[in-house]
Amino acid sequence: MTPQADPDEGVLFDVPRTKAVAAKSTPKKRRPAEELPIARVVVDTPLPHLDRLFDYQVPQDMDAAAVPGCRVRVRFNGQLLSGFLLERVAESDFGGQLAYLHQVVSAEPVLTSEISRLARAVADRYAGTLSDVLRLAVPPRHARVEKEDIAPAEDGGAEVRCPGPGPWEDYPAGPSFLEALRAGHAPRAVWSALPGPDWADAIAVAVATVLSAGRGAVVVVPDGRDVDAVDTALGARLGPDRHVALTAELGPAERYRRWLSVLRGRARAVVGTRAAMFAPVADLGLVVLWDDGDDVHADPHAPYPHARTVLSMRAHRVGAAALIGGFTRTAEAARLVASGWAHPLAADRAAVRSRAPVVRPAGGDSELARDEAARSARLPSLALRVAREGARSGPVLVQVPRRGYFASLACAGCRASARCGSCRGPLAIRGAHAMPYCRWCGRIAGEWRCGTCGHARMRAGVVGARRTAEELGRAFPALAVRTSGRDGMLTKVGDRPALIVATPGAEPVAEGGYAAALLLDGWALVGRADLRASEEALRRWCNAAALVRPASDGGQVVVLAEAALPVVQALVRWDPAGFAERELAERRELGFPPAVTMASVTGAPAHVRELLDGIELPESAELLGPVGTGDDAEQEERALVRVPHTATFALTGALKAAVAARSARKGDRFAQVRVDPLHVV
DNA sequence: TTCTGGACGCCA
DNA sequence: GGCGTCCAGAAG
Repeated sequence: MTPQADPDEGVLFDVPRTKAVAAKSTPKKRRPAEELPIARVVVDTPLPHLDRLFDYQVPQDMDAAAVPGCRVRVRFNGQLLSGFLLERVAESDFGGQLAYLHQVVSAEPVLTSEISRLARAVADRYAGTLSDVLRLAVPPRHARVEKEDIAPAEDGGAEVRCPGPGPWEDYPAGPSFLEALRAGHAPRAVWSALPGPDWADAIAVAVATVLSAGRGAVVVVPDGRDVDAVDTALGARLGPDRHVALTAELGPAERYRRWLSVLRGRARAVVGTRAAMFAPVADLGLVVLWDDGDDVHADPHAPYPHARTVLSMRAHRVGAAALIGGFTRTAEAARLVASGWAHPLAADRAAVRSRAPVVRPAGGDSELARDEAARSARLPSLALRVAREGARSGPVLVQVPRRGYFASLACAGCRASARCGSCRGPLAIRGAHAMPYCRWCGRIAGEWRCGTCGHARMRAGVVGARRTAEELGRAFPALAVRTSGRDGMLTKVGDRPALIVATPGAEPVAEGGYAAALLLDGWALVGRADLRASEEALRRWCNAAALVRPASDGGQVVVLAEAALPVVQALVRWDPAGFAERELAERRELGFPPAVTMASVTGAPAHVRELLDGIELPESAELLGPVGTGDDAEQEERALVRVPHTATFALTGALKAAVAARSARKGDRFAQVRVDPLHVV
């Protein structure tokens, strides 16, 4: 204890620091609580080497409020920091002088022991810190809301009745999955949802079944529109007051209000976006993850936990059931099936055929090039025909891969991508009459000539929704054209003929289903330099195609991509599970995730090397790189480490130790570690 | 982030 | 020997 100690800490000192302080402070003698006087606190600091519990004394006057899980403020190295009190104990094994808690912020036990242990496990799994995970798991406090009483349920909290199988009747294993839920078991399934709008109700039925067995449920979906869909379905199956929807857009007060209603046991079911994976549902019986291939399920903040991983860890730890579903299947989900962790839950072929639209590939580049008439709209004749037919009976969806008014440019002669004359960066065009410019150095490309073939003309490559809408407006002058993208999203459209141009994930639902869908620029989606390019293309295509009427009602889909590609075949046959197995097999051969656990170390070359030197890698680890990431401006390098799954925690432990050793010294920017990086190429 | 203590270097 | 600077390590 220094002679400058704070009066909070009960130390008497004879020389006041300043007159002002002397006048204000009447240092009161504090006494520790009689029972369990030691509080073990996780302090909110981003420093990895401080990722452990610190002991404080509980002063007598905070004894009642200082309950496990409550928020506290503590003096830590001279600063006042927030933290959570994890437990009260009789003695500390710390040798030095303990400080007192500075304040118990409130007695609300916001960090339950289940969530605190889960957060610890997640931090370890991702080589991150507990306090980083807790920042995601526990929402910021809203004092006024916390003081409100929770209204009792309208129906007095009556039991939830066990529903019938509903949409699960279409799946041979569906009823037995529900029966296992009803019996309080913990079945785990990877679910291939039938195309169409029933998926949300299927989730609601599973949740209602678990609630009827007296346990709770957590449902995580990619975005607010999906939250609304499931929320509506849950309302229909559970009645009022049994569930809440948690999304980031609610605003802090309402968000905290709903979250508290979960913590306090008023709501037993939660649907939300990724942060809802930590919702403090008591006696959890089921976790559900919808469309697990969507990138938004990976949290963008350190340590970047992924909802699939967190929810499966959570289900495993508490003996809850798990339902991981979507219109497609990720390689990761395929691995959960292959390893025996989960069972596949799919409809038979006949049911798939009766629900899916007819899907036909149109050409790819060769047909596109020949199809002189359609070139202006970048549409081969099959696509034009299908769109015209479809537009006679209802809305037609047009999916374009990138957002905004934007096009990449390629040589009109040889299709090589158009490059900047001074820095070789990719050229793009933005705005209707703008000049092509370089996406790296920003120079306007005036006199351009192809570096490969000498051709002088460029053609537009992948373009965004608005430009496509303009082109289509010309091709279909009689039709209303609407767009839906991140900026200005449509939730649903009616059944009148119209062209709906949307980017992936922003496709509105059509009343009665779309008559047809065109999936544009497929060649560009599939050609991306990314390990998951094909899987991601199929996911986007299937998510759009699932909004189209069944074949029996005339639903048609045209995908502009090379018919021979396996990913296109998987769409045509509607066989995402088969495709996922194939992907997984391929990744096994390549030694890429999810067949192995991978971690990346990214940063300035010297930093990357320094960190790598400090890691005591497990024997089975393999180091790849470091190599430049292609971001020449940043001079950035990346190394990858891969290990078999059995060595995952050995790897993350070693990474954490190395990062902690560094952080003890350097406050400076340092190499960034990421476990399960989303894109490894 | 902030603080402290120990190591080391420079000068008298 | 004494003083000042720098850096590693700790943080209850």
